[in-house]
Amino acid sequence: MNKARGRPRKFESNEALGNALMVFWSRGFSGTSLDDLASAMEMKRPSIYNAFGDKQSLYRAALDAFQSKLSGGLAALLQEDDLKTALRQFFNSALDVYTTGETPLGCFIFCTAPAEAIAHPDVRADILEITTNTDKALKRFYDSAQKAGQLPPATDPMIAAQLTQATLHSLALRARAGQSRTSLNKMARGAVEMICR
Amino acid sequence: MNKARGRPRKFESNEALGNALMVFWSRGFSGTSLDDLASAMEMKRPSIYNAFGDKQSLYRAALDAFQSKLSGGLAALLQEDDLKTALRQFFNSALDVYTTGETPLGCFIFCTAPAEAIAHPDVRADILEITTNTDKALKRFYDSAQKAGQLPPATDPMIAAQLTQATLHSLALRARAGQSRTSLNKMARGAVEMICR
DNA sequence: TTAATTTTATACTATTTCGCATATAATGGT
DNA sequence: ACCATTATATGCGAAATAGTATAAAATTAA
Repeated sequence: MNKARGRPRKFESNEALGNALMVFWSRGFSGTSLDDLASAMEMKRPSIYNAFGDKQSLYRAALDAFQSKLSGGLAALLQEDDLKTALRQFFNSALDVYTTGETPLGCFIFCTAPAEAIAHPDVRADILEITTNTDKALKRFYDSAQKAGQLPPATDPMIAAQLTQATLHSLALRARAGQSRTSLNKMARGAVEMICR
Repeated sequence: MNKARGRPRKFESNEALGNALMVFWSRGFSGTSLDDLASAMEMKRPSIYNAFGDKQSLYRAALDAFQSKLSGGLAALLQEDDLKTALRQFFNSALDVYTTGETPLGCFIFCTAPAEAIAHPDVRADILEITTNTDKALKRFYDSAQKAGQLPPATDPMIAAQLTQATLHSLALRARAGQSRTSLNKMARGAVEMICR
């Protein structure tokens, strides 16, 4: 691979995308202007277009980056051997993300993307894909837990997976609405008991 | 009460609010312009300001109207005597709302308001209040079901209530993402079994 | 008929918005 | 030194946006 030709970039791509993500996370897609983005990313608008395309493709790139960050945690979940411990850690690490900062922002994807889903079918498809993949990954997790005798045979692994993600959705919304971390912790632990019993 | 003075209104207030609600439901708060609203409500912008105040207060009035419509269904839920039947009806009537139209819009409140919650603290407070009230109403419902022997004594009614609303949140998001009504029905029925066992 | 009241309609303004056209700067290759 | 390449910076422009000022219309009260 040759060294890059032309004038070198002033910005680091992941860092700029991360800054864009923060603004979108707080204000949503329609609530964020390109000037907001430009100042947060420390880039001029034409540079943004050159590097990331238009506003919508930048937003979708941010969705993807956020999802990648979270699915790492889901992979870690598959390692832990005790079912309840694994689930508690899973919710806890999600809540760490959802409640950071002085004003908790909840989940970037499920708190900001649905509002755009009707006007932007691509975004709608993104949400559907993420939701479906998460269901599938959680189902595989419950399948193996059931084989290991940690989940009652009567429990439907797909329902358990969907209810687990439902809890995640609700924690995301509740965090953004301003519910306290302690009350969210309590709900998460209660959900684990309900699902695994 | 005297007859109204001055020039009579051309619009019916609830109908105009309902039309505004539909536009907000589809495009969200920031994604909706006053021109969008004016054409949907068949009113000129100054009339909208005169009747409903600015864009944000109109949006919050729409949130309130939607919530009122739904909490009627929740009250009906408290009537039915069989627990599982009541819950199935509850989710089913929610899904009727979430999946109407050629493109299902999910829940107006939980799919559009969270995106605005950070920039508009009043909206954030609205979401928090609605969520808290729903938790409380559902808890009262489970309390009495438990007294009637329909819910195991080991089950925490508050956790059951939160998980019920979590299911509702997830159904709302999934409907807007485009999941089929049949898959949503299946998830709802599975959730009922998990919560009530 | 006139005055008071309330709504509607037109038009205006100041600002924001997205996206791009053009020019300039900084690097590598030859 | 010069060219090709890629990025940045300035600034344009057409459209959309929120909100309002002002005038006209429709009604009731007197």
